[in-house]
Amino acid sequence: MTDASTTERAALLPQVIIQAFDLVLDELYRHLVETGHDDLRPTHCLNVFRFMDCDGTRPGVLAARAGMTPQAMGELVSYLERRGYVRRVQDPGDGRGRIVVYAERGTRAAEVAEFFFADLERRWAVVVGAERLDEMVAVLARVLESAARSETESGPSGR
Amino acid sequence: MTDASTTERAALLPQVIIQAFDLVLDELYRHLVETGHDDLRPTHCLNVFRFMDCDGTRPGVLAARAGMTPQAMGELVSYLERRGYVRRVQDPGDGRGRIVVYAERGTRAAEVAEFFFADLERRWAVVVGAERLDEMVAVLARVLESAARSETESGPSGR
DNA sequence: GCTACCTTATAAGGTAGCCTGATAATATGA
DNA sequence: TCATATTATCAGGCTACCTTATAAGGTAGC
Repeated sequence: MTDASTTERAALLPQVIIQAFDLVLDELYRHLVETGHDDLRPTHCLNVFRFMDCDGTRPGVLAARAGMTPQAMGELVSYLERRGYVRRVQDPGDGRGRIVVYAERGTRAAEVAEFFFADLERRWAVVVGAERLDEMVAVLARVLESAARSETESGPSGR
Repeated sequence: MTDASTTERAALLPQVIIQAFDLVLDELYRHLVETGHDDLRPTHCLNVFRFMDCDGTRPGVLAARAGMTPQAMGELVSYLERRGYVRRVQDPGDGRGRIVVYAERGTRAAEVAEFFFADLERRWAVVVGAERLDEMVAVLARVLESAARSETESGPSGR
């Protein structure tokens, strides 16, 4: 879309976001592999763990949050369950439902991710300063919040 | 990895980056579909167009930049060529090689993307101000530059 | 002009990660 | 009891990659 050779100009907004996304996910994935979670693939972090609440989440809710079908989410959850990352337990509130909760390996992987994220923030703060980094996150968050609001107002439009 | 219900705390760095990435790509895709480029899928933007130079790029170079095999890139390029987005022409410098250049639909799609990106920046600037937005992009770019440098120093480690 | 190498194209076969559609089991609530 | 909601499972399909192997053409050194 944009010219890859345009290095003189100031950085382009979409480019830096895509690159930052790639960087964060590549590094996270590397850390997970190094800590014995090589059977975890990007989709498990992006579409399952990212949307799980501490106290467990319904498969259907996970599917909706990730924007995929319950069947597809069911496959991911089954994969993670077989490998000890999550468990499916009865939903105490509604017997029809189950909730997906963290199992042992899942908890450990989440800890690895948290440590990595904290370290990433520390390293980035060294480069640009903690204040400018916080400001950057705040700006992005503000923009996202605004985008989310305008989307719910003008109709969610599925996804 | 992190708790989806943690909305009280300040936004988390990885979360906002992932969300921004999703937002930008979803909206870009929507615009492309709306302008008659519904046969264009995210991978074509992320892995082909993003890495194409204005004056054309070798398939092998594209594959290396996108971090995939020449065969996989060849498939994507063939797909785009069949649909009039790119053309393969002789490399004037080296007869063994060909270069992938924009064809008519590709040029039009690139224009759509550029308009969309410009509009996105305008809309975001309304929310947080042009200055804070520029500052955010600069901070992200600075961090990425630093990460890229430290990676080439300590060994590219493939990919 | 021969040869070793580079670049690209093509084909076969495999896997992951989604999709749609259909069916069954179970639990809820009217 | 019966309609509905939730989940699980199976079948079949598609995209987007992968690996491996082969073929074809151009380049450059000798």
